[in-house]
Amino acid sequence: MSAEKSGKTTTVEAMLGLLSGGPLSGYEIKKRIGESIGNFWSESFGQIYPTLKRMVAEGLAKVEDDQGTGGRERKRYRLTDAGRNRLGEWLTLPAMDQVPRNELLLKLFFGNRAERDDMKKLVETKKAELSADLKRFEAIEARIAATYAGHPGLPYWLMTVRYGKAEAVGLIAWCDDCLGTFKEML
Amino acid sequence: MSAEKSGKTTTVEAMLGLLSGGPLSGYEIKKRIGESIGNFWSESFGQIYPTLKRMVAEGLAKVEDDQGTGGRERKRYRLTDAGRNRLGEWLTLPAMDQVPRNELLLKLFFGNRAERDDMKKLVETKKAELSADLKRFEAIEARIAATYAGHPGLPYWLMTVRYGKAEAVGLIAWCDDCLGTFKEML
DNA sequence: TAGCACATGTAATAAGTTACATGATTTT
DNA sequence: AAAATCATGTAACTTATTACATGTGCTA
Repeated sequence: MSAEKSGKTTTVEAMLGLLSGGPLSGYEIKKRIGESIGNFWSESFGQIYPTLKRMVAEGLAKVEDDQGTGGRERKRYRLTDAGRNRLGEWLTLPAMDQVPRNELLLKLFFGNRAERDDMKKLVETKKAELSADLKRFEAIEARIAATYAGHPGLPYWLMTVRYGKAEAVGLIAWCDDCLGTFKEML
Repeated sequence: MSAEKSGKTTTVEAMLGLLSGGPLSGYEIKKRIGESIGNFWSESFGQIYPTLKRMVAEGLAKVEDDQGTGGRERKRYRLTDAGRNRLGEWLTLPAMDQVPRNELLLKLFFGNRAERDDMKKLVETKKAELSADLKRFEAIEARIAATYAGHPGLPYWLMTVRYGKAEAVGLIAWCDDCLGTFKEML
């Protein structure tokens, strides 16, 4: 009924999702992101605090004043029913992915303007990063599978981790393919 | 020598790369992007025209006044030596990739707040998109391999296309894995 | 003559990061 | 006593998209 001026700010939805597990403060949201969705999502304090304020104004969350570990200031935000509904609606909407800018591919596309070995190094560096990522994802997978056995969220959390794994595996193969091409370019 | 206030604006570098193949107008740059790096890079007119102006101010390019197909206005920009050098330097610098926001994974991460079938549909849609992408990339690969046989840029252009293919293949496998998980979740 | 492709640019808006400003509490 | 962590928030800046404003020339 209220005039919605909302654009397509997924920041709200990300925070809605995080708050759906129980009330959190802005500071906790930031930390929680790093521990959970940090591999494919990020928010800065400059976004979090104003967004929290907006969410309260729109009736999606309410503040729960609360003292932290000591007498420290701490405002916890709890989802309202409106907030929970909004999350539910958003979840069923198709996910849109924008064309992400890929700087490595941009450089590679202009590769013939540079030294072959410099371009090769770019790919080698990428491969090393991907290998490290893969290892990290495998560790996360094993850890959460053990820690959250039986939890209804686990299958979904595993899917997100395995996405990272699948992407890394695919791109490591691509790196090897490129490295083969560089060998032929001698 | 001049005071460089430049941040990390890869927009300039993308345009430097495009101009390295010969002078282009702003309009042509936009079109060219769609025909070449459009699958992993994009620029809007709102970026292109002001950036072109900045590049001239920084001595990276110069204007070549020119009438277009008819008496239409058209300014073509040609790289200067400084521009070519700047491109060369940038190409050897390591590519940094930011954590891209992945809306599909964000939804999936909160999947247990929604209906299993809605989440399944999200993955099915993604798989369909990836399959279409894969087909498209294969067509591009075949086309450029035939069209630019022997061209020194070809190995690099193929690398960028094959990146898309490798990613799609990896993620299609991931989709199938997810679909298997959904079956088990019944 | 209407519509589309060509062509350039600006203004408004959106979305986000980084740096700044402030202060309490806990740990070393 | 210093440093790290907890905690909230704002201001300045950056980057990019979309809509607007304007006009030419070709084609159906």
